[in-house]
Amino acid sequence: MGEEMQMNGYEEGLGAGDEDQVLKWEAGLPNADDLTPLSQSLIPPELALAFSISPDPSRTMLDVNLASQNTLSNLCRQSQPFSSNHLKSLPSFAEDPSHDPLVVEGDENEPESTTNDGSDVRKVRRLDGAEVADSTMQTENCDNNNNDDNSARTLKKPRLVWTPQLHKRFIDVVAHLGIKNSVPKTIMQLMNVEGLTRENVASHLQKYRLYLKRMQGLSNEGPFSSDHLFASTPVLQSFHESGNSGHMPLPMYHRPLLPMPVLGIAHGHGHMTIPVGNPPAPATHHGFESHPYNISREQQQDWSATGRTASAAPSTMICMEETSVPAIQSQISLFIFLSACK
DNA sequence: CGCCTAATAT
DNA sequence: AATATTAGGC
Repeated sequence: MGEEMQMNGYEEGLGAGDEDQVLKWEAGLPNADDLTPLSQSLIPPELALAFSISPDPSRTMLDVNLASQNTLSNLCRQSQPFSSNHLKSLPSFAEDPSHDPLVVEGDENEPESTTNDGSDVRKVRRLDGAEVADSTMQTENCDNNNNDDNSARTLKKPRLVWTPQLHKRFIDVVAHLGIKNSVPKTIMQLMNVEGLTRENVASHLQKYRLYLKRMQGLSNEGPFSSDHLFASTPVLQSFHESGNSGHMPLPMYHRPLLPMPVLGIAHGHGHMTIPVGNPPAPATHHGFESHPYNISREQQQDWSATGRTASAAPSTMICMEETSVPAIQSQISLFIFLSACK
């Protein structure tokens, strides 16, 4: 190890040797199966919010992914300056002028993040440009990368890409809140993703609702109700009789299994979109562990050990304790969905 | 006002 | 199709 790290002559030009290196490199990469399980979530959103746990610049695999992505798709231009990840913790506006305008200028969502003491609720979010820019604006960038460097201040933020990870987080939060209590602002806060704006969430939520609606329609009129499993959960009713005002604040949607596409993490056309946003901040506690976006499978397994000494119980159970039932359902739904996708 | 949602635009 | 932006209504 270490030998490959020093591929320097690289910029000299592309040669046969490079190809080999690339292949080798690729071989060493985890395959889709390994990458997929990038889940985290569970519990923390609420706690995080409650405790004002703020996001911190933790990043790891994400950057790796990002970097690899850049490497791969970067044939037509220089790589993104994702080195700027560090500054994410500042609300400021001009940390990184290069592609920062997105800062939160247009985002006044949190005017009151305020200045109380100046050190807590930094919902401060901003997307990393790089994250989104890459997969979404790629084409454009390639074509004309000349107009953006000078008009930096008027730059528009790149479109948010709802990566499977992001979507999962979204789903988890919605599950916690219950579809009924899920409104953009709240979701956004619980998701706790830097750079995510209320508008982003609102838009996605709208889409998600449409999706649910479709689902609902289908499940009702479909040949036969195939998912009693979920239907039997305490969830359904809330959906059905919305009249039940103010009772269990934990309503929830019932199985979102169909293709709200975003979940198609799997391998598709070797396209691999894992740009993920900036992970929220977890803040690992003793008994609890919040998982940032970037946890790998190993880490995931870890938690059962970490979260508590009970080793056998399903992670879900452990985390849930009494935190929220919906969370489990969310997990299950996701699982089912993923299975179904195959 | 701020936020939410539906409609519309890109 | 996926997101963003706008328009209206609380």
